[in-house]
Amino acid sequence: MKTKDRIILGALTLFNQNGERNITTNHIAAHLEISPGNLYYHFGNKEEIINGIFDNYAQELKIRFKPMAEEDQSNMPSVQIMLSYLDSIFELMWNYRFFYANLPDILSRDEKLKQKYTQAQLALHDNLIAIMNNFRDSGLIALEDDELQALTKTLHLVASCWINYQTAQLSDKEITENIIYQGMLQMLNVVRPMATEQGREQILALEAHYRSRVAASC
Amino acid sequence: MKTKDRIILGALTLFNQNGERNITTNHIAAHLEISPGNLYYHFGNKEEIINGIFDNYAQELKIRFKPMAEEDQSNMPSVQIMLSYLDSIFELMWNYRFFYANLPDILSRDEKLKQKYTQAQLALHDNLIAIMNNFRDSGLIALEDDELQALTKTLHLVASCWINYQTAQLSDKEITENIIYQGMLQMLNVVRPMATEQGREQILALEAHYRSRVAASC
Amino acid sequence: MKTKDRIILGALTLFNQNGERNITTNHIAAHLEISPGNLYYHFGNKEEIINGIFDNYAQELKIRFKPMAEEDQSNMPSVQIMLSYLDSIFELMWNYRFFYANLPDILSRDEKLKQKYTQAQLALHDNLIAIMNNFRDSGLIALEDDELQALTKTLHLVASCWINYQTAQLSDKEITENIIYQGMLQMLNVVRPMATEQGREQILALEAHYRSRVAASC
Amino acid sequence: MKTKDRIILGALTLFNQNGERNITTNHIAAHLEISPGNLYYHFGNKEEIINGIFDNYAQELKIRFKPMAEEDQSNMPSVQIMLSYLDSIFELMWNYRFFYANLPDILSRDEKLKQKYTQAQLALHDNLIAIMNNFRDSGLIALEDDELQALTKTLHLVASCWINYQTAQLSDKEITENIIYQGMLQMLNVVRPMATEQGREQILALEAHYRSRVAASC
DNA sequence: CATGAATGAGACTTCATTCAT
DNA sequence: GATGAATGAAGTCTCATTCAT
Repeated sequence: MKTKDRIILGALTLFNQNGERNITTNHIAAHLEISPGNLYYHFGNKEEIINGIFDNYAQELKIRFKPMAEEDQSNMPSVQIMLSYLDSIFELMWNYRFFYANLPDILSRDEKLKQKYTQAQLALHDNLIAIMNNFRDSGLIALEDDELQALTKTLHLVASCWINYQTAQLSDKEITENIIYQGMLQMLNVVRPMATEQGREQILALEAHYRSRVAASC
Repeated sequence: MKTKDRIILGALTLFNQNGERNITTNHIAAHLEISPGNLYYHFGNKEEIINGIFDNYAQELKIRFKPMAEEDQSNMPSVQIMLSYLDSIFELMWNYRFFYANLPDILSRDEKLKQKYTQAQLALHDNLIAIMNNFRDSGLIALEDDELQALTKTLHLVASCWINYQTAQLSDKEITENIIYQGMLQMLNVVRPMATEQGREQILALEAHYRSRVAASC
Repeated sequence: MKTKDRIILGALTLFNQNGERNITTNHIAAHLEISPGNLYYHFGNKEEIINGIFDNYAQELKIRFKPMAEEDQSNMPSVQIMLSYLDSIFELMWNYRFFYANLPDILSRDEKLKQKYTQAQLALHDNLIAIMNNFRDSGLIALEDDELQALTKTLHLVASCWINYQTAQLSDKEITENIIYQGMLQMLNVVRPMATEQGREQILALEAHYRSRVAASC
Repeated sequence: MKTKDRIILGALTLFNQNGERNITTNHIAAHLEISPGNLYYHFGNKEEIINGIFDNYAQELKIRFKPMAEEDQSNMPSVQIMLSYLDSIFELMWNYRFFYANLPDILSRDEKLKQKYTQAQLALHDNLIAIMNNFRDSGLIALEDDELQALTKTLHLVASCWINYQTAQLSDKEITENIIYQGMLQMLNVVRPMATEQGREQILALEAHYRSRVAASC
């Protein structure tokens, strides 16, 4: 792996573990066993490293939250589709959790990054709307257009904030993958009131699935 | 006003404006036109100032989210009660927004504060549940016990994270009181699917109220 | 007791326990439960407090190391006289140990104090010579004038430095009154080679006395 | 010379001249014309610099106070051997005088250093005993085992404390190499009563040597 | 590409001392 | 005599960043 990529991955690891504020560029270099000078050869400053991490994140976001092509959908039960989206959401949230933990700070320092972030969020929003439309078209949920907009926004917010929200409530030891399954259950709770009869069955199946995973990891 | 209180208020103002990370103890002292020594006469370190701010916040939280006594309730239409709670939520969120913007960072640095925070959240949670129970008893919403728990959690999360969530989406200029009215509308959206017919009417009334305020402030 | 004296005694206690460097004027005031302003009403600065302590010390030094009048001497066996001097030396050293622990520092900061110190030492030196002369005249020790000068100087040095010397060698717990008895034994060791037969007997008696005390305190 | 070593030497110089307490890390950096950041690149804190100085001192102590191998001894008159030890003692004391001037303070702040110091003193003590045994075996001094122990301790104490003791007695101008020759004379005074006839002659020769040096430097 | 010593602004904090009451 | 809030210079240390090799 190239040094530039190693820096991005090493920084991400340390940021997630210790918070961006507590990790200096020297920490990153030491962690990778390279010199600070070398780090600054690849990145002009700390901000650029964060930008590099964000670019990876945006790339993953783009790939994962593309509404499926029709032919693919028909090959897959709706519940599977929802499952894969939920998994994606929380996997990303977990892998880049340092970012959400300091979002206002990080974005306020870097106008360029803020613009990239906003753009990514707009694209994501469109994709989420399309995805929810698919679910409605499949008869899993039933609601008006403006209700669908609102639901999507709530879901996006729950997904974006879940780890932060839980981190604050729990002790350090409890912050594990477990809170991710609980986040998924919470999202299903948000959707359930809008579900059709058919949708409700599938949601209950998913709930059972995640509940067993929570139990298993205890 | 006593210097100690001036420090707490001045620090809160600066933290909200610029982020806690970007405000040094010297900034606070200069802002209040006192010497750094004087600041440290009243607070042993920066952490203690943050603790002082938090104590104010917890105090307000306690007072505002107490379920109303029955006699008070009967004198007030339910919609007014809900209005006052919504106002409280977002006023607090706005007044102490620096805190939520850096929650993981701030709590991870100070175990004592983390415990105070957790305790305050537990008390808040109990009060929120009691308040929602009142709404159910008043026939505004209809749902099972476990659904009520889930709804309360979603509402708490939306309230806690709204400003963060929006801050990230919007440009600096747009972060004004306006986003608060949008947050209230978003919370009403979360509640609406659970509303009874009677409840729905009242929610629509509130929505109209906030929508007019948003329009007015543009 | 007057506040001024309480300050001197309180400062002495804290200095001995923690070292002068680690005790601020605020510590002293807090220890005595008075205000810093009050402390500075009685003493213009920290240096003056140290001067006050020194004056007490010099006063005690003067009283204790006066050669006895002839009539008093004849009423007291020589061994008793030596015992009382040895006790005095180490009691002073112990009570003002902070002072000797930082002698160069303290004196270099305050020319006035340095002069007082030098003067006190000169007076002490004369008294010690006189005392040793008495012992020689009593037939306890036998030596030439220049040897007597050298012996006195060695004894003075051992007494002055003993606590410092031992403090450095031992762990904190071991620094107790015990090291004082050991210091007395060391001084007797210095004198013994010069003792007459009669003197040697008395020295052995004193050694036995201190050795039993060391044993007792273990 | 490497920067790390320059820092150690520069700090030692300044500490000896002004006392460790009065020399800040900024003073050291300014003295060497390097930035404070550079100083902290090489040493994590002021304590580590003091540790570095001590390590140099301990190293010299170890080398200089090794009892001579028999073959070396036979090639050298005893008086020369004693002369070289005395020179070593006072050269070290002089070169590291700041350390002894603040021993209790410095050691109480740094447990690790205290342990290193104690260990060095134990090794030194063993070497001193061996050296004194050699002198006894060479017929320079005559005494019992326990007397030899006591004598060694007195000599160690005189050597350790001499500069402190004299510093306090004299004005700043008088604190020069001169007091070192006086210290050597004082140590000879301590040994003389135990000397054999042969030893006494050699001691007198040494005394004459140092006395002429004292005279010369006035 | 890579090293690692070096920079310097500035963060947090301490503490002897002052002064209005 | 006494209070206690206030001062401000200065000390220790950090860290993003640079640059000669």
